[in-house]
Amino acid sequence: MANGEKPASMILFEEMLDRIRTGQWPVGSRIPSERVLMAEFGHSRVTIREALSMLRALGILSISQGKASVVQKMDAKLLGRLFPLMLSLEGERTYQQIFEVRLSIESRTAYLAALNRTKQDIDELERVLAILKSHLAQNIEQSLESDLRFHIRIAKASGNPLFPLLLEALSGFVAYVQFLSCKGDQVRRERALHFHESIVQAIRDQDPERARVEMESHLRTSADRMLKSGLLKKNSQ
Amino acid sequence: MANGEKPASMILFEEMLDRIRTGQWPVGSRIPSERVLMAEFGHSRVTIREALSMLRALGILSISQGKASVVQKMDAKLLGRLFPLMLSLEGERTYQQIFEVRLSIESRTAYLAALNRTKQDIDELERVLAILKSHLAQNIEQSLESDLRFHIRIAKASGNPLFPLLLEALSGFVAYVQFLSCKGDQVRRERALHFHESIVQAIRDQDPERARVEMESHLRTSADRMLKSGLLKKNSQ
DNA sequence: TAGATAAACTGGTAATACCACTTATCTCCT
DNA sequence: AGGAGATAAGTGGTATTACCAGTTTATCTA
Repeated sequence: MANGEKPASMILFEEMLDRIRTGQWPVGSRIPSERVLMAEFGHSRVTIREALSMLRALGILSISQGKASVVQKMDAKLLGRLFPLMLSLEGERTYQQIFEVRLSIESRTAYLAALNRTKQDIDELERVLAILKSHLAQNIEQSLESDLRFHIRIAKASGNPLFPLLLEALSGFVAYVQFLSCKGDQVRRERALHFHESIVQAIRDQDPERARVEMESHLRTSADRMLKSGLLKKNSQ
Repeated sequence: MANGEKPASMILFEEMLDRIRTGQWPVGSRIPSERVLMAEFGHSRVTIREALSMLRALGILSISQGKASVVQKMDAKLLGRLFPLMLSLEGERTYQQIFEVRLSIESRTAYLAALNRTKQDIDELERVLAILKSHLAQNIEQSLESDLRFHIRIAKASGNPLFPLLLEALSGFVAYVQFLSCKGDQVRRERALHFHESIVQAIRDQDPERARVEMESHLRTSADRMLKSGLLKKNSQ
């Protein structure tokens, strides 16, 4: 016989999650202390703490000793952490696989961005582009981070919040590979910058088809470099 | 001053996760009892249980009273549960958003499936198609489930395991919407079936471009029906 | 009034006991 | 000897108590 009874800690977990969802516990606010929750929910402290641990595992709750626990913004960074974590449990992902997904998504984000971009989007993209340029000769980590921000900013300009979310989730994989592709090679980074500028130009001109083509060229060029480097089969995580 | 010290429960959580990752605790196996883990890790039962609760929250561990806890396969179904859960915390998702993501992904899976499909893929697709046909006049839930399976099977045929994973993750959203789109309208389901057959045919013929076009037509047609139904703005979750 | 001190919070861990449920074992009856 | 039921052992679930370790707040002192 299946045991349908859910443990109290599970119920509390869902109930607390619901409080966060409904705004009863707003993002950024400090939730009541464990002693208070004990009385409120009518359960012992261990049960309360187990429920809180679950929320913590999902990154929804920030808990640290001495301080009150605060509700975290459920942004894409969390997804970016959990996504690779989960995928790592069923086989390794290759760069080829990541690339294909990025291509399918980003060719679309570029297209939609050109269609839906606002003046504010353009300004933002220019800004990120400037940062990208300034980081060209600097350290690699910053340069890669800026590059990722650039692509995510385009996804944001698409008007569909799911796209930047997905990209951020995938970024848990791409980081290392991007690092390899740009490592110590300033010429490559300059070439990538040129592509970035072309993409922004197409988005500014509201030319979806050109934006798509430029984005695909950019990604394909990066992928080809990986191939030549013989690092294609390298696992990304 | 930031408190860099991680609580023991957190450390144990990561350590247990690592044991699962490395295969020390294989998927499907039963992990030691809490009393044993107490001795092994040298911590009290509450600490052990808090770590276990975190694994449970992620769906990695199946825990039920009386029975030993077993390591769960970290498949896409879990992602499908967690994904919408997380997204639900930052604004609602509309059908339009889901549709755009599906279009970007599935136009690519159809294309790749036509390129990389094996004979076994074709057989499987035929089988799913037959099931789909047999469910045409039957209850809606089964029909929708089969439809989802069909699309995921195509993604699988692409050869890139990330695609079916993403689709399954998105399915947490589409279910309700698909339900609406097909609800009580057998004519629509028959038309969808026709599209499905065309897609399979293109994949069988190894005609990537045609497969892509057919898939896009299929999805766009479904989306248009949603528009006409006035349900476009309806939240999917 | 400013700084140091102390009290009152917060979460983290441990130990113990008991309950609820499942599984394995044993015993007894046929 | 074999099967069915009772029994015992093992599992997770919860509660209680106590104390530790940080943080914040209030208080007192210089």
